Amino acid sequence: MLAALSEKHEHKKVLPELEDAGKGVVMRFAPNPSGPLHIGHARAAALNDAYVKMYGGRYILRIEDTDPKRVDPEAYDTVAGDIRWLGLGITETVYQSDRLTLYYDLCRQLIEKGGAYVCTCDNERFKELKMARQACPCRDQPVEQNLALWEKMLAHGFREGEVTVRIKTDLLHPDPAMRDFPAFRVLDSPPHPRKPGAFVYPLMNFSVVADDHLLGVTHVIRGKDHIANTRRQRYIYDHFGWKVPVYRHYGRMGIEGVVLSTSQMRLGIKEGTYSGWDDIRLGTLRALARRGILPEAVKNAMLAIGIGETDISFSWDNLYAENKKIVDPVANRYFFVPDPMTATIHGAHPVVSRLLLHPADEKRGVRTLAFSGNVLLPAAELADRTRTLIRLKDLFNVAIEHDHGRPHIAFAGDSLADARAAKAPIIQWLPAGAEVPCTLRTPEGDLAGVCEAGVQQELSKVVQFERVGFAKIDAVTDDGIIAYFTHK
RNA sequence: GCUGCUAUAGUGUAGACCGGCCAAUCAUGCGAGCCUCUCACGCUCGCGACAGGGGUUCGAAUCCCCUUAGCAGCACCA
Repeated sequence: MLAALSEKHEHKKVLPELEDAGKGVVMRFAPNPSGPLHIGHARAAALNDAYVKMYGGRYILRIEDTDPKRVDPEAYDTVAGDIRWLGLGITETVYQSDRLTLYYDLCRQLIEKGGAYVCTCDNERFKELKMARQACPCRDQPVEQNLALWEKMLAHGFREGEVTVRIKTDLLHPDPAMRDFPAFRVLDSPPHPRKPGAFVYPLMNFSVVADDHLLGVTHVIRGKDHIANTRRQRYIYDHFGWKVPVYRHYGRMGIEGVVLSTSQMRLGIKEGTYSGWDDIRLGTLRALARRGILPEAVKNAMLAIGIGETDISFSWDNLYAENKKIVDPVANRYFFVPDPMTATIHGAHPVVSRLLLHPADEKRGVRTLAFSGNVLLPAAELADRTRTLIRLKDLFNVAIEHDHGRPHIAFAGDSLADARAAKAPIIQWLPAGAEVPCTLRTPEGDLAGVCEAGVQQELSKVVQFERVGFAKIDAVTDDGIIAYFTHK
């Protein structure tokens, strides 16, 4: 019986098996340090993480910083922080910028094998030849000449744009993107933040293959925008005679109503449209964190999506549901009164109300609200003139009469049963004078209100404002509390 | 345009490789009710899909073809 019950809650989505994973796997998460991680990154990170946990093995964090133009020096720390927050089972970290000489050595080997050549053609000229499926003059240079040119390249004998190392592929390949794609280039500026002296850089397809092989990566899960790269990379594997990892390419994930492009976010922050990388209108992990979304929820949501090749649209509802499962049992409950109006309750005696911090766990204790005549109520609750009876939660019932504009509110008994029988709404309230100003920030704008003083003890935690929704307490100051709306 | 991939309810997902057990799974969402001093949680019931058209077959969500739609790539980015 108990087993049957718990089974029902363990409908854990199981990821499909990977080939050749029986003896464990080596996988990697390979972000480019250009800005903070967002939901899109979380999918790759969570999927790879889950497979490593499933089969056992190593999980490599590889910082792909081989394009100094796309490296934001601050992002090294940002990315590290985001990964810490996500709680990935990273076993080792490598920086590609530390491995340049490794790539140089492999490049020389590849040239010696005749698998690559140093091309000094004009870019436009090469492109024309490529589209016409024709070899450029450099392609047939003898190995010795290629090696000499490569040495010259490493000795800074070429300026930016004058030279590129190309992988020999198939000039007749129907996809022009496959034909003799580039592997190394010279960049004179900007200087690399971590390796200021560097000027010969590998392109992604080369460094990725080199590292996947060198680090022993067995399985690669990445977005299908890399399908063409996988095909290109296969040429390099073939030239070296290396074993190709198992690849899985998941579909594109569209995300409603959120900016994910790093450059757009950066621009928006610079122009003041967004307050920072954790502006709640952005899809960064830090924005989610600020709103009270927990990393486990993000990971669970990503695993539920899985590795399907179909393009999908990410739904916030599904993420919120995952988050609520985690947050509901732990979040303390408090009253938040939006748009408060003061009301005098006629005919009521002072009384102290004790409310549970959590309805399912009495041991967590109570909060006390001392009523002594005046309360603060959500103005919206009094707007409906047909409403004659309301129960103030854990206090008593009140009768409302709308005489001339201002409602007249009077004590109407303690009986909860009466309130239920009359289908009276049970609403949140605060004793006048005991309130703390509280601004609830939502993606749609700020909601001004007041909340219990106890909320001041919940800094950086997620609480539930009863009948309003979950919120992360972002700041507690003398001026009041700032909370971010998480979800209902 | 060229090269390739994909198509199950509002959203996500299982089933597809090995056709029948699928009048199609689970979650989420929505609706109704129960429970409950929250519009939360929990429980019950309900709504809702095999993109379209051909073909193969006794039988197709599952295999084949076409159409349509979406996506990716076609960078000296990752």
